Amino acid sequence: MTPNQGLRETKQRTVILDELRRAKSHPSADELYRRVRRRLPRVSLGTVYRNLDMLSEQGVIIKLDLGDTQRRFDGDIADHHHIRCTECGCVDDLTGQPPCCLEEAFGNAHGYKITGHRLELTGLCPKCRKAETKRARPKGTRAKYTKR
Amino acid sequence: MTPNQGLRETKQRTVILDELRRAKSHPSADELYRRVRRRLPRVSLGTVYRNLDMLSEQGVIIKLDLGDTQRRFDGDIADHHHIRCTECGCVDDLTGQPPCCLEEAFGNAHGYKITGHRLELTGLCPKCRKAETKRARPKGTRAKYTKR
DNA sequence: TTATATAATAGTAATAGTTACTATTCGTGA
DNA sequence: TCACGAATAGTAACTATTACTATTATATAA
Repeated sequence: MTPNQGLRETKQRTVILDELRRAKSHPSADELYRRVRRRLPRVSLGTVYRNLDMLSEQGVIIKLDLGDTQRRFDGDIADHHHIRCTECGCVDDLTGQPPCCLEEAFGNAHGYKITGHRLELTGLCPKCRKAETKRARPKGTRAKYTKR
Repeated sequence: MTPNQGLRETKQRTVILDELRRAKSHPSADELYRRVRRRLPRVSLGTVYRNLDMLSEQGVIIKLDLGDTQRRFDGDIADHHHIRCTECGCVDDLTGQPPCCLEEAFGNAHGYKITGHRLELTGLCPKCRKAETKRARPKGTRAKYTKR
């Protein structure tokens, strides 16, 4: 049997991990695929997906399930949270102190054994904030499908 | 022009909203589709999706983007959070007090205009907790792809 | 070093969830 | 009741992801 849980060191895996770690944008698999392809033109998208899966399984990277249609990945596994722009979808790290003891705050909720948490803020990024000129929905017209 | 932002009151929309509100399970579109079909056998899945979109757009319901492959919906729009079982995927409400002022805690993060937040705990639900017998991964073998 | 076993790969096909399209139906205000 | 057009059923298309398969290449042992 091989060491590293049977994980071999391949050029593809090395480059994928390296590109993810140097990316600041919490890239999706496809974005990362395009970056990796600049260094390994014959790499396959499936390889990127498979390695991202394996690496996050090992705890070497983090799979982000933010509200977007496509999943994102983070090479930084230090405990931190994210803020996502609802307009353009970009994601940034939140560097401020994480709200203390989130998990404990809810106690032993409903008999669950709590193993983790995910906190995400949403908002408008600086760029989209400037472009914010439209938007001003009419209120008070929710007669039939009310908020109960 | 019609009131309610041009929204008409159809049997389909009424039943969809009603079934969502009486469901406790934060159903996916497909689960809700099956429930609705018991009352409206000829309803279309597309109709369910379209109405869930429109209703969440109006703020009448909430679209949940939890980490699963499929999106879930919540008929309860009161401010609350969720806990999801990493084993079976079920979702429950967290009834405890929400951690105070999450959004303020991060200040004006990176020039973002904060508009909302999402907090989700993950864990093992009571059922899966009992069935928890396996699982005990080997540690200390992360030589090549380290956590940095 | 060379041989061997098998993990990983490239390329492609398949899947799942969701969205888009279109002719038809039906709710609404006049 | 009428006419307009929003909403629907049914279906096709789309997108992100996963699965499949023959081939390649990495790590261990001879």
